[in-house]
Amino acid sequence: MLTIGAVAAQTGLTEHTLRYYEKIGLLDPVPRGPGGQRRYREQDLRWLEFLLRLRATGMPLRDMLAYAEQRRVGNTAESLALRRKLLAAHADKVAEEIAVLQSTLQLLQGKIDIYRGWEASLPLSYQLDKE
Amino acid sequence: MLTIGAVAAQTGLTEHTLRYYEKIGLLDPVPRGPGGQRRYREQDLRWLEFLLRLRATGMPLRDMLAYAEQRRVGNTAESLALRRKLLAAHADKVAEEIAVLQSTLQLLQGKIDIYRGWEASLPLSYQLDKE
DNA sequence: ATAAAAGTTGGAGTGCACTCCAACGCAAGC
DNA sequence: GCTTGCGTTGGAGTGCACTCCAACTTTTAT
Repeated sequence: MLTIGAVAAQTGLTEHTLRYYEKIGLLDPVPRGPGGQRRYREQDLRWLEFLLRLRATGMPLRDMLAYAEQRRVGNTAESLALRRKLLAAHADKVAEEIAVLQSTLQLLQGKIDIYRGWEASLPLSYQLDKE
Repeated sequence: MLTIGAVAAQTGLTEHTLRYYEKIGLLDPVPRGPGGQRRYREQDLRWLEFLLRLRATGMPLRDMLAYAEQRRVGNTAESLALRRKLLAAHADKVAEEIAVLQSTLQLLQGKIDIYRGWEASLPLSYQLDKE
């Protein structure tokens, strides 16, 4: 049973953000101890860590919210199919994004090498073509 | 010599954004035709396309601006070294981001397969563990 | 018992990257 | 030569995802 501070430390989120995620419905209401303070369970932490991976791969909160809402619906055939589709759509976007990053990484490495060349041979001869 | 509309169509940016990029200094002031309308040159387009690849890989405008400002400085040894470092730092981030995306893509594919399994065998048996 | 640290709420504020608006000026096609 | 639409400016507004504030309560450490 973790306090909000402990969860913040473990996940790298701020306490503000944890409360915010709960407020908007990304997290189910976290159980409270005496005095009304949040006590996070293992399962809350696991769910949060999954959300963070969605976030790290660029999924907007809006989409995470749609997934969270389906989780609350329960395991009906429709809900399971919908959740699978949400994840599959995101997986496609991630794959596409990987391709974009890889091609640009190559471009960058090419440019970096050109800079290295310019810096090695004196740059005087290149005043004209400033790419 | 392209009009702002033509450049917008080619790059996918809006005309608003093109003016905005010029206003903040990402683009050098674009030459104007009679009447003050922008006429983009080939070099403006090439620079813009490079910026778009930086943007597509998550570089903030602030950093693109730093690079653009160094380009204006000219090809001094210091400026070339600085620009190379800016690109190298970004390349590192991109490589890191690719790693994150790839590991999460695997996770997603695993989860998608689990959903497929649930949907195939009737989901009744899984009411307890709603991951 | 008390002081310091950690937690609570609703609501306002922030930074980024656009995005749109009003009011107007030029340009290309018929 | 007139209309239709493309272009101009400064400045205000938007959506996202936090982030902070004020005023307060609860918990923990000494």
